[in-house]
Amino acid sequence: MTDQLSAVFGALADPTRRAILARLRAGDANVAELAAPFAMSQPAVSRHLKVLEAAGLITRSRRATARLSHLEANPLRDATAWLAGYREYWEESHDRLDELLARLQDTHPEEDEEPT
Amino acid sequence: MTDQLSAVFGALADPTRRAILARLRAGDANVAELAAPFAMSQPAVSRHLKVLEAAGLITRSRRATARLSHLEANPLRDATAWLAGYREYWEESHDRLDELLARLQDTHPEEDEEPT
DNA sequence: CCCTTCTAGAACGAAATGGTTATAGATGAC
DNA sequence: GTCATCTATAACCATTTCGTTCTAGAAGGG
Repeated sequence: MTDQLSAVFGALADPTRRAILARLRAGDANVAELAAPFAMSQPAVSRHLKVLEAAGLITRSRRATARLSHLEANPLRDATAWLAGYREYWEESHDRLDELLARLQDTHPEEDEEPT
Repeated sequence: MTDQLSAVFGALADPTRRAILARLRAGDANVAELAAPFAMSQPAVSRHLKVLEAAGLITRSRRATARLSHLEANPLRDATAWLAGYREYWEESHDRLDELLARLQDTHPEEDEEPT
């Protein structure tokens, strides 16, 4: 987890953290609000936020005693850019092949096989 | 790492595994070929391949004693689809808003304020 | 000030991760 | 069958990760 991309993908590898990001699309929120949906202690959520912050996926500010988390989606753009390098490997081939196979199945239903 | 998306993002969180995927764009390869670029033992690479396979990012076949790894990019499409849910948070807003603010500052430098 | 509110840190434990070396297993050649 | 080749597994270790509970710290309100 040395580079930025690894940190971003690593942050996204956790369902709780993805849910937190999803929540933040609705607007900034404090730790208590972010922790509410989860059967998890507050310190656990605080550490998830620390991971997201380290990956550059959120920034934080204070409002009174609360600390607001704010979504920073730019690293997600970087991740998307990386994934774009693989577009051709699922765009051209499978979907068209699947369509082709679907049409073949319509006419010859027996030709489908499940190779273990 | 219970669900599929977590497995995919988790697999992508490692630079070695991303490099392996990059290599596989050039064509199928056996373990020895995949291990060559890295200062790492063969079993270590075998386990990285196991992680990639578990995430659905590669499939494997035999050719004589060798096992060929084949890139399966479909999970990357799923990951891209997830990331697409955040597009508006970096595409529409920042760049255009920043440009707008820059132009406003040029003509009315005082109207900019930082709330809190 | 003191007290309440909200969040972070410390200390701990279980499990996962990423590497090692040594060895076993599968496959094809002879 | 025997041997060579290629890869996986086993056993081990260090580190990281993810959760816990308890406590400390920061910021305002009365």
